[in-house]
Amino acid sequence: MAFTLATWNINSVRLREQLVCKLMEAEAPDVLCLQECKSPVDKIPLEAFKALGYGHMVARGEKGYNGVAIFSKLPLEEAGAEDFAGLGHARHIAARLENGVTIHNHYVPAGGDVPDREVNVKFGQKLDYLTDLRDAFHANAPEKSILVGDLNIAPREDDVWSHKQLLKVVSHTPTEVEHLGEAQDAGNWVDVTRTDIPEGQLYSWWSYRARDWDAADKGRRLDHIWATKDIASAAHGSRIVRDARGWEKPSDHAPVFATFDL
DNA sequence: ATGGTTGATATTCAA
Repeated sequence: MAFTLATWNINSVRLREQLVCKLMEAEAPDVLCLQECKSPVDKIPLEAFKALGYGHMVARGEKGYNGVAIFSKLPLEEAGAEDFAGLGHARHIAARLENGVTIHNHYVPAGGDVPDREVNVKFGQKLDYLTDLRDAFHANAPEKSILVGDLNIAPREDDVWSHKQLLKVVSHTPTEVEHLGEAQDAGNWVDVTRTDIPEGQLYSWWSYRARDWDAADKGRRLDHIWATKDIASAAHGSRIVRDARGWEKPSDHAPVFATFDL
């Protein structure tokens, strides 16, 4: 059984309902994981997605902030939602497909502006989220699992437009990269996107503040697809649908795709 | 060094 999975920070699922539909129609992933839905679960616009064949949903939401959802053409059952770092935010939801694969959808805290937990509580919360993830993987080794989401960290030098200029910018600091790496190692996770596309600059986010995001191309790869080692070799066809960043009233993130032959 | 934009909600905060 092969299935295609996508992850997209949608930055308001209610405002961008039509863009979600456009991606569902144009690219037709079997499973679509969204972050920053910014909506209570009961206000997520389901009907249009159902009409396009996405009859299954699991989600966590809150009013105005955060929020994660998984829409699927394939049957899935909820497999838990955890409150990493104890923030009381809707930042994680898990679902299990009928083939036994578990999908974890994360929205890691952005971390504020100053990369110092002594003066910026949000940065500390981001590091704590990743430490909690690491400890959870040490306590309970994941198997047959996929982890996706807006991890708000671009780990590699070629995941940002300028490694040197971003070393002190939240999302690319050595401290964050180290924390992310520890979580990745603790769960035996493979970076599917970079295994598929090992060379070259690769971005999934471009700031709204650029005059011309496409021409400036000052992007970062904040959105990730990981898989545990036991299924990682089944992954192929990774890609980032950059076009979506140029759609009318876009999210500042582009969706990331991978296909699994399982 | 600074400011730039967007969304939800409220006239500010978070990203």
